[in-house]
Amino acid sequence: MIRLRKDAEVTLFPSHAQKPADFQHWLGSLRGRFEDYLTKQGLNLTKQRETILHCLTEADQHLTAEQIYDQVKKKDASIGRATVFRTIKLLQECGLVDEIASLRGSAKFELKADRPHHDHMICVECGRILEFQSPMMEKFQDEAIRKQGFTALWHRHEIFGRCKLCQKQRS
Amino acid sequence: MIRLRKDAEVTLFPSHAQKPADFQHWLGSLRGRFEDYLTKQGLNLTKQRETILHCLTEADQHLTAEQIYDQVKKKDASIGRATVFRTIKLLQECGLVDEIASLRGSAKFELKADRPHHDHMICVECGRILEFQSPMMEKFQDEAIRKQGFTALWHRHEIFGRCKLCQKQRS
DNA sequence: TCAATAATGATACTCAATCTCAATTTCAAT
DNA sequence: ATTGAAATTGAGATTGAGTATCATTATTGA
Ligand SMILES: [Mn+2]
Ligand SMILES: [Mn+2]
Ligand SMILES: [Zn+2]
Ligand SMILES: [Zn+2]
Repeated sequence: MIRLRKDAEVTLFPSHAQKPADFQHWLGSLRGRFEDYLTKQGLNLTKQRETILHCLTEADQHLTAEQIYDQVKKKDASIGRATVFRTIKLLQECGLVDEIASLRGSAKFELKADRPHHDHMICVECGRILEFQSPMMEKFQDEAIRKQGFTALWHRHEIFGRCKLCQKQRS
Repeated sequence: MIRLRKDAEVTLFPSHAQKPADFQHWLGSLRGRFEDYLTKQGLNLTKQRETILHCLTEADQHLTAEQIYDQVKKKDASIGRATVFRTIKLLQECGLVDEIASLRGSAKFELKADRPHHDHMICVECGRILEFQSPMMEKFQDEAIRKQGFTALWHRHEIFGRCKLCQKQRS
């Protein structure tokens, strides 16, 4: 028998925007983690890769690769699209970036870094992405995985619908 | 306080294959539901649309649009690809078909019809899709939705990893 | 230094899905 | 049955995100 308090279960994340107080130190530690991963793979932390990571740390929302590319170009116009895609993939591999499926079209990305795991509600009207977290949901998910004898690598739980604001505008 | 039995929580679906005993009657009822929806939209149930629905009822697994198209061509080689895509979309709109994201490449579809809602584990090795259901997971999901003031239209919960069989082959 | 390897950017390409459009079919009202 | 409007179709063009290619440049470590 599992007992649980209903109200302690679900956490909403206020926003994606709040940055660590010591931004420079944070950025440095992320750069270090990226470099460690790259070194382990026999790769180098180039200035292009640094720039792309830097842009992601400055983002205050989930961005498409194209949006990331736009930001990157502001810092260094010579960086190519292919490098942005390649670097996003590397950042995903080393666990610094997560992918969120958008409704259609291009995928969106967010800096995972040290943020706790969470899932997403996606407004089909305005594209706004809301974040939530429910440890109990994860618990039952683990139970399903265990029962199935599956080995989970990652998961996506995305709820599509209309956000509070878009509902108001409708009524 | 919510109380629940741990073992009663997660249901695995044995397979996608079991068909209703009275297949013809079932097919007829689905055709009726499709026709009702189409009529309501001022559209017609054409022989092409019927053929595509028929192929979906015969499928015993999740299929890509291209795979559905291949099946359709066996029944009527004159049917075009565009019509298959268009019809799948109509079937989704009227709730008879669900889309499952595959790892990469094309989406997969399954006949929803009267099957209970369930989510999916997707093997990144062999592409096998396993189905599971957890009412409690849905309950906490609803709680998150309520707290956020969101109106959910649909959701996708997909777990990527390695299935039991592919793990064996590895070891 | 210098050969081996990694990385880059431009661009060509892939592939699923959608769009266009002329031709055909269906519908409903006569 | 006739007929004009609307729906439907299939072929092929187009889109668009993401990837592959490749010649050039940068980095590495012996
Ligand atoms: Mn997020
Ligand atoms: Mn399924
Ligand atoms: Zn919204
Ligand atoms: Zn497998």
